[in-house]
Amino acid sequence: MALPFGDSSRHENTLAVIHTLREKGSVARIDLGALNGISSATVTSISAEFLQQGLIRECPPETPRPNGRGRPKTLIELNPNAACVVCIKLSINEIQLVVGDFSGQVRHSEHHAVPTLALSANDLEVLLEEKISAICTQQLTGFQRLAGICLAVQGVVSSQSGTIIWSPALSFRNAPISARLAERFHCSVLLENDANCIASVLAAQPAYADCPNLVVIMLGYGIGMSVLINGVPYLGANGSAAEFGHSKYQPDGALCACGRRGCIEAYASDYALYRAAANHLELPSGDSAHPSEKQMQALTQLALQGDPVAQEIYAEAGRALGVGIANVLALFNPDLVLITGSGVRGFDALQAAMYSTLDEALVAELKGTTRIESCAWDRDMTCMGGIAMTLNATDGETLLDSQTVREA
Amino acid sequence: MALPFGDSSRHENTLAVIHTLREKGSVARIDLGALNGISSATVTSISAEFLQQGLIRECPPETPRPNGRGRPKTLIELNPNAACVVCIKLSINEIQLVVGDFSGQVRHSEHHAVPTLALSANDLEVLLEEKISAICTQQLTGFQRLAGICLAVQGVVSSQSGTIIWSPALSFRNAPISARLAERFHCSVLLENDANCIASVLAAQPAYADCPNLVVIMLGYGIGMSVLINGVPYLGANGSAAEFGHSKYQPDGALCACGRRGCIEAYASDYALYRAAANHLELPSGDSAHPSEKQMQALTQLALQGDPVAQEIYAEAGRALGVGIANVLALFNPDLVLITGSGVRGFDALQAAMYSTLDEALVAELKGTTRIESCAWDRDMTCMGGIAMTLNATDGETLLDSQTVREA
DNA sequence: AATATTTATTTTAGTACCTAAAGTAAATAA
DNA sequence: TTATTTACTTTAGGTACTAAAATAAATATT
Repeated sequence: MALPFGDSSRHENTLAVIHTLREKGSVARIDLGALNGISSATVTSISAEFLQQGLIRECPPETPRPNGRGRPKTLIELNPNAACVVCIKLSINEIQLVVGDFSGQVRHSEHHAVPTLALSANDLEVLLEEKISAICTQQLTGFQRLAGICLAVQGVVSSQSGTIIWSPALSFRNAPISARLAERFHCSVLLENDANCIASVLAAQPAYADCPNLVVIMLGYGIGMSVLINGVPYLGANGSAAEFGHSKYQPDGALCACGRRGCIEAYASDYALYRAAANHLELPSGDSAHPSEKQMQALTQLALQGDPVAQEIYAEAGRALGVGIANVLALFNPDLVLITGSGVRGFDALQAAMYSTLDEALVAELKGTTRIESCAWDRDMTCMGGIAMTLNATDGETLLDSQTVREA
Repeated sequence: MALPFGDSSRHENTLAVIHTLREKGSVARIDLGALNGISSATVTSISAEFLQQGLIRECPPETPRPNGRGRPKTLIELNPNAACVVCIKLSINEIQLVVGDFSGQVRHSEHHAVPTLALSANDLEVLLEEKISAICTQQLTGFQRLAGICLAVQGVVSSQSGTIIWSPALSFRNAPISARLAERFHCSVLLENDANCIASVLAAQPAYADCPNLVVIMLGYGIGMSVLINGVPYLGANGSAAEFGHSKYQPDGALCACGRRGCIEAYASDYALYRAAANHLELPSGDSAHPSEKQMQALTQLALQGDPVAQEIYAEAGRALGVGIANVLALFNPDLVLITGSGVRGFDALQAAMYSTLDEALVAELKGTTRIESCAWDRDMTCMGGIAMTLNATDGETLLDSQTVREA
């Protein structure tokens, strides 16, 4: 008469304790109880199990002792080596591989130049298997298990089916990639949109803790967006929600990389800005369809130094963004819009036009209710987010796994 | 050593059983178990409690018996008189009051012509209290309790704070209405946007059961929208999400009732259609700022009969809607977009332009992934939705109440 | 008509897991 | 050395679940 998995309240409490430990670092049992609304007796029981499974460890007592009387707290923390995840970021002509430990810390990071647009679907699979294999033998010794692999891809992906539907980095479509990797490496494989990864990292920052509904706009070669509703990325019916870059600014306007006209991306992305400037200004040479960071910085400099043509190009980008953000506010009414991505380098040059357009386009009721901020860009953010998401998604498995391992 | 409310799993199961009964009508215990993933032993225990509290009743055995051997099922159903809710729909110059029973059926409905725009906030409160009081004494005898009151308002409301922020039916703003009514009638008061009510009804229909992400667009004097994410209305940071009607079609375009230019509403709402037609066509006379149903029907007829001016007016409305829906698809990527409201009378006249604009504006990936349908309009739908939402919201209280009543 | 079979519901017995309270541990303050 | 304070663990009691057994109520078979 044993019930196979109880009524899940233990399972929930167990996961809650792990999440709290990952978020806070090291916490005493009594505080874990208070933070999660359970009694410290229950925390004792849960943490005893974890200790036996090697998922957590007790911290050595602090010296000097914290002031105050009474028995000092025994802090417990996740055992970073209990599990690890590998996150692969796939972008145009580059892949990045990052290893994160069970506590969420980055342990290893490497970049590889890869002609992604020249790869076939099979090439990509072989390449990823190869790179992940190398990481496994070189970097993953000392970890109890590989909890999961995360693929963070720019473009449209279906997390559910594990299929890359379309990516600007790839010349093929509809590649079911997760299943093959999962089989090869015997672990969960998460396929995520890169903007969702970044949004998850940002949402976890204390400064934005009170913003459950958060929109992150990523400026760069393309324009991406992620919407977090109650802290979780919103994926539409097909996992391709939030195609902000291809919402309309001007019907029949500038040509977009997607083949249609008037998309916001056709005004505010790197390639759009550079295209608009190329005929009028002298800029560093290079591939004008894929402007380099150096080329973009030069263009931004011109605008900030007062060049009227460059200024107008950024102003138009700002207006396009303003209209797009006004639509987002009207539809989502989030607590906070964060603008980030490599394109924030030009934020100062476009923000005046963006804010005034926004102000014009907004209903009075919506004015001032949403914080709109830019946010410094860090190329490692994507993988940090991927690691956090993958750990969260796989904690259940890690738990189950440790239980069966101990039983055997 | 009693724990005050258990670990909520009983509470959850209890609510699940009530919801299933409300949805399905009458169900046997064994099926209630299967539908909710609990054992029939648990259903026995829960239903015994309900019977004692008078919340459900056993149906008389069916005659003739359903074929098949074995002990016949004893169906149980909600006791419709266990509770009731009153839903008030507030629209321009009219209020509707509807009484629904515990099973969700409408028991009574009445309409009153009221000069809503002439009311002060206090007038409105007095009026509502009066009307509800009358309903209570005339219609609510025989019910064990009044579970709640629902106010379904066109416009922007804050459900959380119970405040009407803005409504086209009212000439005042920011009226905290829920608290006063709750105090007066000693029950929960839900304040809801009318589009959310309608979306809830539609989402509950079996035809749309497989569409957890659903967008409902309401055409009428104004244009409203409701977004259901995983079946629940999405409210942004301030509860004023989904201002679809005021997202932009043409920057610097036609003047909108909100005072700005180029909103979709300024092209596709009743007043916009009528305004565009008034100078060119002969139409029934009346208040041209608030065209009547008769006036609108005449205009629609002209377009459908091939009048070129009327056709072009509807085509432009279709294009505006098409652009707006394209944006909604790009941002939300829902499973289904339903177009309803009194304005669907003109759907046939605008749909060709709408679909072709949509097709032009959409990324290839999004084409054909979302069903877009129109849906016949019924003026009672709003209140039916309000009743359903209010019952769902108050089941917990009803439960608690019945427990304490029995204990006493 | 009696018995077997089938299906639904209820009862019983056993388990998981929670909490409050009591007990123990480990520190500081008096 | 003793009292006090705070943290953690153990104990005892309780809720609520499930599987299995028992019971109930029908039809099918002999």
